[in-house]
Amino acid sequence: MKRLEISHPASTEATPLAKTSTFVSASPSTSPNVPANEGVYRALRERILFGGIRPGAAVTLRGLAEDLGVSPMPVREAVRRLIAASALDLQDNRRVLVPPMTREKFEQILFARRALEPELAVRAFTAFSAADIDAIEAIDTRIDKAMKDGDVEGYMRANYDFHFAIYEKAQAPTLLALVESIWLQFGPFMRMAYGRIGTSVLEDHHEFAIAALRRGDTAALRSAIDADIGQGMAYIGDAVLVQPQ
Amino acid sequence: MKRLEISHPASTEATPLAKTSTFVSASPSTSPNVPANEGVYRALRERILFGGIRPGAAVTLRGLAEDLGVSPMPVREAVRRLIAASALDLQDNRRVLVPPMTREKFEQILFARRALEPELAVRAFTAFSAADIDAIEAIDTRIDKAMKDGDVEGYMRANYDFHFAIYEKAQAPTLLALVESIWLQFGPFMRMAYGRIGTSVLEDHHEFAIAALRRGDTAALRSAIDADIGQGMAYIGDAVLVQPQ
DNA sequence: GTGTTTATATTGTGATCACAAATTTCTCGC
DNA sequence: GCGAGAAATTTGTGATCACAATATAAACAC
Repeated sequence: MKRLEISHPASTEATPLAKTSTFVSASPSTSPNVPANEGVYRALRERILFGGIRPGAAVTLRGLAEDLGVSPMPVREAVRRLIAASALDLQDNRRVLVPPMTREKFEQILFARRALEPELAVRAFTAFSAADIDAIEAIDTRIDKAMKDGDVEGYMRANYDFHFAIYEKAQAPTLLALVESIWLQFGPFMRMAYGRIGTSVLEDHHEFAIAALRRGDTAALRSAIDADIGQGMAYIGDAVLVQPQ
Repeated sequence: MKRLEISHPASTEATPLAKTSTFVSASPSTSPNVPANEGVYRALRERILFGGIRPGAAVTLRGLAEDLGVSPMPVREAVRRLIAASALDLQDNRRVLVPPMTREKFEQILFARRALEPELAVRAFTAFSAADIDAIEAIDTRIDKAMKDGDVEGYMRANYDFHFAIYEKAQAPTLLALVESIWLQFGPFMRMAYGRIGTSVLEDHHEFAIAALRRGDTAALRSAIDADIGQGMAYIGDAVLVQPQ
């Protein structure tokens, strides 16, 4: 019956998810023609990206299968994909869990993000119409609202949407896949950083990015995204890497 | 009986593999304790990286299973992993194949390599002992020998070993995983570039890199790796992207 | 109580069967 | 000969069973 097990020392505090969670529990099938493993993959991916699975939490195939209302088979394939993307980790014990964050891993993620994401934003630049920029700004409004309402999951979703709405415009699926893999690796730790983000937002780099888009200033766009990454990751680092570990 | 099928227009020329190939066909089990899917993964990964599977070639689960002497089950998991790494592509037809190279993908790979690999080399820098550098130089000798002997597969293996012997010293598994995913995507196309590489080696950037390692010149190491990537990818680009496609 | 050993339950892995979709092959009409 | 259509084959996907390894629970000794 028990399917989530806490083994990570830093995640013992109560962080109830069922309260306001919008994660689908039954029938991950979005379309009739999409295979079950794909539906499971998307559901699992959402949980990882938006705080549905806590770091250190063990994931079992049968548990997830029962939880999602499918047989263990498609779960196996979905979990395999996420393991390959370093979103999940298969230990020697054969246990599957969300890998903990380390100082080294954190630093590598930060470097990779700064190496790839500003470039994606700049590449997307010419593809933006005025309406596209309005849509981006609407997403940014969602972020502010979620932050004001204390909606952690809503904040994470909107923040993801903001970045990837820009990146997807770059029409660079190969680079985008790398970035998505990276997001899956720090996604579970964003929740921990939310508290600090809400309290002190010194500079809204998202607005700087939107302004740069409107102005047509690629250099400013690049540095706005870079600064946003630096700030966001700093929050995560402060929240997660408090102990030398 | 037929398990390899050519559908890529640029790969219709005969490139026999069975002649001098060292790919294991039976019993991919390296150790008794390693799961079968892991053995299949490594075998398949080797084939992709070192020219064992031609671009556009369709891969079938049952065919590979028979080929490797295992049941289709572990093949499914191994193929899933490679699909997740963008090394293989699962089409809408449910066909699994080595995705073709496009001009856009090629350019993204080049950018990602230059963004990540020189950094890995620099990070590895301090970890090198004199003996380590000698080992790197020995690998470079293997490259020269393979090139002189016309040993395509040997060249590819040695070239891979050269780069990753350096990168692994960086102790940055998160970045290394990204780079490995990238290599899996252009690996199948290296074979096509071999001919040009053999004919005109203007500058040996590997030797520059080794010299930089000995000298302790990080900037020179970074630019040597960067130049090697640029040169190697240029060969691949010239060989693969001849037609506008 | 506490540490150690035994027994039970749970887990990932692999094999086999069934099925629908797609491909290939064969057949027939012209 | 040569396409068009039907039959047969092959494909990935999913479900179910079996098994060894691990982890959890229980029992026991002291």
